[in-house]
Amino acid sequence: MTRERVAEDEGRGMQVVRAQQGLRELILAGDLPPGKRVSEPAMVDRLGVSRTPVRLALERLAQEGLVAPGATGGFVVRAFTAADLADAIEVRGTLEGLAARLAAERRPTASDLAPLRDCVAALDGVVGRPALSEADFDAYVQLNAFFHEELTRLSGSTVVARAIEQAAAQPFASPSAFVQLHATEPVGRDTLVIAQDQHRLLLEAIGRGEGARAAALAAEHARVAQRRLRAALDDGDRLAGLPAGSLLRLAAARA
Amino acid sequence: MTRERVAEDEGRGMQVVRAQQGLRELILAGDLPPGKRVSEPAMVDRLGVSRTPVRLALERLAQEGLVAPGATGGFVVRAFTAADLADAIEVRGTLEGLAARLAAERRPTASDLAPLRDCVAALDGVVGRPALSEADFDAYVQLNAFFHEELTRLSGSTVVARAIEQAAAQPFASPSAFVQLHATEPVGRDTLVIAQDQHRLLLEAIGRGEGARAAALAAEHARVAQRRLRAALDDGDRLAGLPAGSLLRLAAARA
DNA sequence: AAGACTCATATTGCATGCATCTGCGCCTTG
DNA sequence: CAAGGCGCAGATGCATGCAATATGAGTCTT
Repeated sequence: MTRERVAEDEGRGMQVVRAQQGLRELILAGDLPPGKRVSEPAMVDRLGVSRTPVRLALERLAQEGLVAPGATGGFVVRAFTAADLADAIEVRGTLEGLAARLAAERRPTASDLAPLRDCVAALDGVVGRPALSEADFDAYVQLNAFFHEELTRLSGSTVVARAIEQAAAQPFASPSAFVQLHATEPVGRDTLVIAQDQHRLLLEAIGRGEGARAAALAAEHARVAQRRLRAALDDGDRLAGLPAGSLLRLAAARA
Repeated sequence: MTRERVAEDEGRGMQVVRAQQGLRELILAGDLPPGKRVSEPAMVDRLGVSRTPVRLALERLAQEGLVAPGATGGFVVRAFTAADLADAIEVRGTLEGLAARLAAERRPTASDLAPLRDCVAALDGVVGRPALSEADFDAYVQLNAFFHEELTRLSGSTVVARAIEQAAAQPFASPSAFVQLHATEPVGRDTLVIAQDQHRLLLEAIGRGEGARAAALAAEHARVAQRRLRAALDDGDRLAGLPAGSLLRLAAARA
């Protein structure tokens, strides 16, 4: 049936991955509004894969939190309140705090910290410029992602890494979820300057074995994202710029 | 084929749930040793359900962490080091610390705290006895589970609740994973006395709005499980008493 | 006119068929 | 006798068939 493959596809779980990515895009783009049941046959038509991969992808997206099993069967697109987003960020920050503490307590050597040091230096190069282009913001996102990966790695625990990965997979909870917002606002550079200062302090605290300080810094670092979320909610128009703004069930902002 | 159902089964995802529970039992009982590929046809024979639910159950168990996707496809039973178990407990403790802090910061009213107060009182009734029967330990496990559920609920965040749920689903990371061990050792009651004292202090801290103290207490409370884990590892025989002792890849105890 | 019931349709969950690929054993050969 | 290649059995991933059930429209009743 679906044999009209233009290019040769490779890998085992290719259909499932394709379905998963396609569904994610459809949901985040708002094509499937929150609360709506995700019809499997409709997705078969849309995505060009059969029901089996679609179902498997839905199962994974449910684990990810984008959809939830419906009462009568199937899956429905989940809605998120502002409090949900804030909590997801707080969870990530808390777990990154744990990772930072563990990293500090392991007393890493200078060479252990080399990748992180290089990353911070590279970030300095980006943030240090007086005015940031869009390419600069992209570079920041890349380096920022690497910083957080490396922080996770330094914890020395795959279990903690898994937990952080799952927390960061929640919508809007990724370390770079709001960076793109900075690019469109005047004080965007200042936010990056603050965040970068935290990167540096975090590196310092880990290098000195200051576990509690590292944990506090990592948690506070995540709250930069909290602030950006708040700002975006106060200025509702900005939400349109986010990939998944339509998933937000507004009017439920928590104090 | 598999139509020889003795009793009528009900519910939609019944076959998947059955496969999931059956697989979990097989793995935790050591019937499927770590590193072994889980053959789907073999599970079809063992569990009496077709490959579709088996595959879905494997997907869920992979999310749970009991199995991992193999390099060439399929799933393999995961092995756990002592460090993995300790880290999983630490992750749960950290997240419960977050929940406790959020609960305290919400300044719950006395009636909000009523279920937790009642639970602590009931636990007093169990732990207060001079000698504990096996039924007492069972009662403790029940009440302890309720305490942790209620703590999670008091955080007021479904997102945090989800994160804790996932953390506690890791093997050995559940709040009651090691309680049964206490029953078989002389100082078992003392451990429960200590844990119960922490329950009481946690309730007090939350009631007073002392967020940081509540977080620290919850984290330290989880470390009771860490201690029991260490003790069990030092006395290897005790591992046989655990449901999933065979999953442990020993000789990898971290300092 | 509003609400409840009924029936046709669509969808879900499970089972199974099919092509491809991995892994293993056997045979051949140097 | 050892090493390498070949072939086969089994397993995986995807597609699809089938029965049970929810959904929604249309109709009938009050």
